Parts: sequence; C-alpha cells; structure tokens
Amino acid sequence: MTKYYLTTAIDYVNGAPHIGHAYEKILTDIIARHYKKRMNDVFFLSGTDEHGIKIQKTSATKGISPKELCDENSAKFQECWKALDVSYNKFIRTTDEYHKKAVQKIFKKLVEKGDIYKNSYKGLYCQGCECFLSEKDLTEDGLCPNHMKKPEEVCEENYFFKLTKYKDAIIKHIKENPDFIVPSFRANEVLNQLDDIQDISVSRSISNVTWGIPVLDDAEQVIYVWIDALSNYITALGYDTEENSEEFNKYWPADVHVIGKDILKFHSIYWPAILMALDLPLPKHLFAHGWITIDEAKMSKSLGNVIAPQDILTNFELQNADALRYYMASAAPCGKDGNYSDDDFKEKVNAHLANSMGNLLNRTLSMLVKYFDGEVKPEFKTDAPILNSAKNTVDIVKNHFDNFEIAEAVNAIIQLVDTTNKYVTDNAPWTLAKEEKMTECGQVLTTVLDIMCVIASLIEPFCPNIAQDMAKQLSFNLDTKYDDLTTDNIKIGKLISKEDIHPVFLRVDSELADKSEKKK
RNA sequence: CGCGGGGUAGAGCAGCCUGGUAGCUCGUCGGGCUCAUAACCCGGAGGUCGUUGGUUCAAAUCCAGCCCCCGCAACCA
Repeated sequence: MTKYYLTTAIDYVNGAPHIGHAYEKILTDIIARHYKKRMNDVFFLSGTDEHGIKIQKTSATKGISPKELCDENSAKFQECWKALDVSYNKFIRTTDEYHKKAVQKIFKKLVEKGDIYKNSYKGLYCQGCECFLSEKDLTEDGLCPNHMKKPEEVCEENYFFKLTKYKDAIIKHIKENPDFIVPSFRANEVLNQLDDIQDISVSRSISNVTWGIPVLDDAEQVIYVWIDALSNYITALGYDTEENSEEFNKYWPADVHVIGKDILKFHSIYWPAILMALDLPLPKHLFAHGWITIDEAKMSKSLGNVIAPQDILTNFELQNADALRYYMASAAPCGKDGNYSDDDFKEKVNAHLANSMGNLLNRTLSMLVKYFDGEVKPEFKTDAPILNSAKNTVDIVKNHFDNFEIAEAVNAIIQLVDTTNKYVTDNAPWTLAKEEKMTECGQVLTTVLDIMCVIASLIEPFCPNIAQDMAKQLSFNLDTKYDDLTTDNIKIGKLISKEDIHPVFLRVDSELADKSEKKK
C-alpha cells in the first residue's frame, strides 16, 4: 500500500486567479498525476484562504458581506482550475464549518498545552492600513509608507504562540533532513531567518478584525492567519484533536506541500512548530517554486500586467489547457523563476508538441496505414536498442520527479521524442518500403509506435488530453502504471485505419497571435 | 556592511557543489529527405563563460576584490 499526499498553497480570495496562482496548481497537478502512475493512492488537496482584514475591507467597499465576496472569488478559482484540468481530490475553504471547528479545537489544545499564551502587544498601528507596522516598515520620518501618516502607538492584548520553544528542534530537523526544503539552496535562507525568530502573534482583537474564526471562550479575539490557514492541510483530512478520521491516519504526514518561495518561511518554521506542538509528524518535503514573470517583468497589480490563465487559452483559441500546462511546466528549472511571453509560448509549444511529438506519431501511423493497411504483424516486434532508451527515460523522469525537477523531467521526455524522430529518419522506412524490405520497414514503425506509447504515458501528467488522444490512436491503455510499463505496448493485428489518424496537437497559428496582438 | 538571486553565442537557459576538449532549446544560414502537422534529419556561422587578481599542470567551475542587473523589506504566488 503506497500513498502520496500533496497540497498546493491555499489562495487568498481577495481577487481573481492569475497565471502565478495557475503555475503552482499546474505544477502540483502534474506531480499528482505522475505519482498516480506510481502509487496506489494519491490524495491532492487545494483550496482557498478566506479570512482576514483585506477580505473584510474589500467586501465592505463592494457593499457585500465578506462571505459573499469569498463565495464569488473562491468560485472563480475553482472554475479556473477546472479549465486547467487541475484534478484535486478535495478543495478546502477556510470558511468551511468543519475547518473552523477544527481550528478552534487546535487553538484550544495549544492553549491548554501552554504553547499559546496571552500577552499584550505594543506596536505602531496605522489607521489607514488597519494593521501594525514594524519600525522597518516606516519611512525615514517615521511615517507609514502607504498613507504617509504617523502610526499611533497602540497596546493590544493578543494570543502568542511559543515559536521560540521549537526553534532548536526545527533547526535540527532542517539540518538532518537535507531534502526537507526543496530546492536545497533555500534551506540556508530559512536557517538564517530562524536566527532571530520571536514568538508569533496568533490572534487579533475584534476591534481590528472581525472576519475570522473566533477563539473559543474569548469573544474578544479571532484566530489570525497562521493557525487558521496552515491548519488546512490537516483539517481537510478530518484532523481532530480528540479522534482522528480514517483519512487523516491514512494520508498524514503530507508527502509534499507545494508552495511559493514567498511563503516558505511560514511553512518551514511556523507550520513545523505548530505540528510539533500538536505532536504530529512533519511533512516530508516543502517544494518552494519560483515566480512567473511576464515579459521578464514581475507581475503586479500596479504594473497592470497581470494575466488570467483563461485569457491565454482564449487568445490562442486552445481547446484545452495542455499547451499552457506544458509551457508552465517547462518554464523554469526547479525552484527558480520562469518567464511567460506570448511569443515564447507559441514557439515552444509549436516546436515540441506539434512539430516534434505530434508529428512523430502522425508520420509513423500514416506509414503504417500506407504500407501495411494499419496492421502490425508478429514479426514486426524486435528488441531494437532504442527501446532501451525509452525504458531508461522512464527511470530518468521518475528520478526527476522525486527531486521535484519538473522542467528537467519534461526535457527528458522531449529528448526521447527527438531521439525517436532521428531514429525514423536514420532508418528511413519509406526507403525500406520502396526496396520491398517490408519486414524491416514494419519493424522500424512498430518500434517507434511502441516508444510512442511510453511517450504518451510520460507526457500524460503534463498534457492529459493530448496523451489520451495519442493513446486512443495507439490502442494503448494509459492507466498502465510505470512499474508495469514495458516497451511491448502495441497489439498485434489491425491498429488503425486512415480516417482515424489525426493530429494530436495543431500548431498555434501565427494569424491568431496577430489577433491577440490587436486585442491589446 | 540589510537579505537573497543573477551576469555563459541573436533570445531564453543548463553546466559551477564533485576543476580537465563550452552544451541545450528557439532563431539564423547551407544541405538532405519526401513518411508526416510547410514537418523531420545533417552540417555551418555565432561565445576572450561581467571584470581584476589569486590557487593550480589545468578555472565558466575554487578563493578574494570590484562593476552591473533583478527580487524581498510596500499591492503581489
């Protein structure tokens, strides 16, 4: 019995999803679909983070209730993930009743344990921002940089979590588990941040924030984001401080939390500390991905270069998200930033999906029909050396996934495609046919088709629709697990007839690109 | 000395940890092939690997200094 539990970060629903949110969901979905081909039981969690002052403020501006705003925006995220074929098993909202109840119990347990204590917090409060600012945040004149007003010194009673109590244990864990934080170069950053860590405030006074989960037995305080949001990873599985659900026992600890590099600190320091306080095991890996820039510039609301994922699909008139998923997956090496540009998207997707991979299948099937009426004969099966390359590629891809090297994995697949294209040209089955070396010709074609099945299987996590289409034309069962995957996949007999051969991915047309240019 | 990332062919990147003929994708030029989605295959051109110095038989790779770019600290994954 093997299981794999993975999560995305939960997105804050103060706006609509953009390509940065999408990047993370696509990466995680690809990882999930990959492990579904290796494990018996994969559980993939995503969701939305819905409490806090910003939601409260935005909803007030719009004249609707916070819950209405959350419902509206959370729906947008879910619709977007559907359009991108993100196949999560569960979608948690932090406003879900079961989550709120569980969070309250977690909070209470930590209070009883003595890991959460009440203390007064003295700080500089900006009325404009409706939050506390640190000295560092202020301008030289001691003003709030947003509102250019002097913040007032306010004393507030809050609950604090004893983060410092777990500091040494966390440092130890990071040092003893070099693959806990991926990529590893981020581990040093975290260790630096751990140096001057303080206990963290885990509640807010309702005089400042009302949109949050109330602290049990204290009507004056709501639970702040740390315990509310981070706990989603366990509450979604039915975690309860008294009696755990079957799902929780089965899936926890998580195999990986996929997160953005900006929230690594919370996941590598705060979250492990909370788990330690709850006497729960820590997640096996934290995969901190980089950011997607747009035409080399950082995406931001103020720059106005925020791109919605669906806009890319619409602009290029794409039937499904496969091309975008492919592009996103190959956009950046493990953990680094990647860039999106319309030109690059078009270029890469055309070259790899249409010209290399799609065309390879197309040309091979066409020849099989042309020379053999689509029939594979028993004597066409061989043990050509190139079949070993295909088998090796499976191991290479698996290995990359184990290290969360998604772009590297996709490159390995395309490399196999290129090698196979070269194999076709080198062996020139059309020449063999002319020379009436029909068995040899059939052997070359069958070898390629057997490899195409492997390629379809490997590309499926990235491009599920294209892979389905490939598998259909190859009469190959895509559900085959990687451990059961061989290089003898094509069945003997009639495989396909002419009218069933069609391109699995059409080139993104340059005219369409011009169209999208005009839309701007 | 705030923290972090980076400067390698026209563009985008890998290689750096574990020194030893500089590699990939796209583009470009020339050729081949004709099975295929104007696609596929081969070859060429194009780089003093930011800069200065050091260690070494040998440095893109290790060490030190300097220059430049970009993120974070402020909406924002």
